[in-house]
Amino acid sequence: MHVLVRMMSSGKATVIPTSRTTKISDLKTLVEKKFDIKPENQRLFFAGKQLENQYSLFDYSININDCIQLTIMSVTEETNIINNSTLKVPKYLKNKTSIPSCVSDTNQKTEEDDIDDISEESKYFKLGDYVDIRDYEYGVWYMGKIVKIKKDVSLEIEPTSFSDDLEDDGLIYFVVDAGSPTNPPIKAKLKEIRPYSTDILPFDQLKINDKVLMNYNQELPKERGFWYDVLVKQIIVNRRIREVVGDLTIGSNKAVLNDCRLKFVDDILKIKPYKLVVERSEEEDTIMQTKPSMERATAISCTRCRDNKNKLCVYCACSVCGGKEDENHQILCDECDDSYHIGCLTPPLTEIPDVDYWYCPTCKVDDDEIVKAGGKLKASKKKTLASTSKRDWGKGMACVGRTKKCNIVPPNHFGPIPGVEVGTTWLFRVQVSESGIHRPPVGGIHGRDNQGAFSIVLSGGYEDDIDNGEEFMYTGSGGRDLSGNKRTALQSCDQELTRYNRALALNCNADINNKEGATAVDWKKGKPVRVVRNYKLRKHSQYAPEVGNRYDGLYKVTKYYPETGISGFVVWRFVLKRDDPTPAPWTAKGKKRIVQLGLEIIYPENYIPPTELDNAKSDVPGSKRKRTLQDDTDIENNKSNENLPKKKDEKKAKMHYKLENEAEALIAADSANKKYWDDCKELLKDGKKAFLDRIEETFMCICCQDIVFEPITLECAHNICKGCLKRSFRSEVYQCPTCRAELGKTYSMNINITLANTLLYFFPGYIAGR
DNA sequence: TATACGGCAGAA
DNA sequence: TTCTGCCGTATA
Repeated sequence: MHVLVRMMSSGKATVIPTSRTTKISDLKTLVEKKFDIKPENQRLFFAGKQLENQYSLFDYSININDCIQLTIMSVTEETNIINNSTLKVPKYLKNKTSIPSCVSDTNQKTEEDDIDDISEESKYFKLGDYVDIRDYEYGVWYMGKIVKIKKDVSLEIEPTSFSDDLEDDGLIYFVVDAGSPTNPPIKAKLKEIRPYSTDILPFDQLKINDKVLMNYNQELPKERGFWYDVLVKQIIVNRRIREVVGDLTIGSNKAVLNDCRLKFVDDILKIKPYKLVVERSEEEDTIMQTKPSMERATAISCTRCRDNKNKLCVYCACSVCGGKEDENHQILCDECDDSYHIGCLTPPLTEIPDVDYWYCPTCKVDDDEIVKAGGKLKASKKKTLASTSKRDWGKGMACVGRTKKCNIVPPNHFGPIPGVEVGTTWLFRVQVSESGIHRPPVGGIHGRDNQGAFSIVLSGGYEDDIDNGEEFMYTGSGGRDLSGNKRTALQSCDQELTRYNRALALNCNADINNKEGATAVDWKKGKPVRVVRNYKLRKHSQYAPEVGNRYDGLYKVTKYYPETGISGFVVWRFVLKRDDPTPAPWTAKGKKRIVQLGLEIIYPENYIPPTELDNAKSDVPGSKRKRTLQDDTDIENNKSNENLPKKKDEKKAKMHYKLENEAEALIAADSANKKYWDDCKELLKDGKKAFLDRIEETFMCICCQDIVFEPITLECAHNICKGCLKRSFRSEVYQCPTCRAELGKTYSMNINITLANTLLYFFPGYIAGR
């Protein structure tokens, strides 16, 4: 299995081979090899959760090709970590009290509390000085005020010398965040504080190799962010842009983010040098002791109210009343981070509840069980956690789920799948399932015992099967003891004409007979079965493909009957005969056709062949080639990777698809979604498949991740399933789940019938099972 | 819920 | 090299 890891700052993504049991800590080691970022400096996110070392990919339900977001954080050296538990996230990163972090340590007696304030021993700072303090985790500088200075008892050894020109003075500075002075102070060492920078360095005076303080947003480089130390490497000035390219120091351990493009060139601040207290002039002393009148602008935390304190805002303040007052009585949801006044909840709470995690009405699913996990994973019901197996499973394709679903036809569709050619070959069964040709990931017959069989796979599992290509004998399923979660076993009892066997029998143009079987009256009038041959059938048949699973076209059941098999137990035999206008893949005509169509074996997206995997793992000299960072698929830029087999589309000539009149009319009728449809139509030139793919993508419900069912087109132009919107309303959230536009309690949910009809036209299968 | 012709690692 | 047993997944 493989996942994608995407660096948030650059957007660069890379494929990383994993197994489902891969621990996050091991994943970080793999990420280190690709991105050259130390594991302790990595922060990985998936589905809004930060991934923690002790869990596995499986625990987070991370599946094949899922994209994990990576950001860089920095951690101080061991010697510099004073007391992890006392380090607080500064106000600009989290400005409200969440339950876990509200457990203040102010009551904790620490060793330092027994030591007297010895502020006079500091050479550079006094109590009450306003300083720049560097955030422990992010390397961001922000305004603080010194409230206490004590001797550092955690270091009995000689004061350490730092790489800077500054020596540690063996003191601990207690600094409060000037933005929220009531929070407990943060402990910092000398090198983590310095005089507060206010002096602007004009852009035209900036020189290469200057060390300055600049504003940068790691996640959104075009937006305003936070203040970092920058080493200027390049100054870009032309008619259109003024920009600085520089290296950002992003953590206390001096981790560097290279070559960032910094856009806020009017906000370049000089780094103020340290100055001995005894050398301070009176004026300088006043400046140090007075709160700077202007705070440096940092990232807007709310784009809705633009951080206007006087504006009610349900996005960044209380989600019910929008009020920003009374922060101490606001509570944050540990899933979605939305904020609520405890008094605004229904029913209201009188105090912050004493629980480890709290979930808002939207995220809370029922009283006994929180289904969505918060920052940390909750105890999972997944079997593996209870299982004692130490086996490394889930590396391959056997345990991955589908990433796509065929919506072109319903699951109980007889006959060909539009767009899938006879001779199409997929490497794995799960891909065959995704294509709609044969849906079960395991299992040879797909059918319903009251309708018939839609497809079968011949994969050599039953020794007495005979395959003559145009005609073959197929053995029914069952009669095997699969207890203990086995997938196959020897025949251990008689088969019966039930379930899938009965389904297949129904395809035969004859009355069903579960005693003696039956022979078709007119075999061509039977229901068609899609037939897939698997490479494992090669043991007994020359018609099997060399690798993977090949779609061979439609067959019909000519007769079926019970028989005592090699095992001595009764098995049901089915004789199937090909009835498909397309020539079979093994015939000369068929082969020619496959070449003409440019059909090549289809690999899963981003699939890394096992041989490549070995090379990547060992990087042995002499192995074909080493996988390096440069080799990796730059998914964002869609560069092709020479390691991967070429996709069939690349060879196949693109065919313009012309909309049928009916489709044209349906699309035109859905005026509410005109913009979306116009966008989809752009892809007509790339063929039907590209066009349909875009429609699926465009009209996917953000809640259930499927094509919108009973779609409601909201005023904000987003589409959502009626059922999904109702669910949201039941949780008392009356907003568009995509953009959070307020809908109001009394919103009338009108299904966009024209959209529903249009989608049904293109995807007749999409409502099946809804 | 029971059932299934997968694909893998580790044992034989 | 072949055999055994294991896991999640999709379906009825």
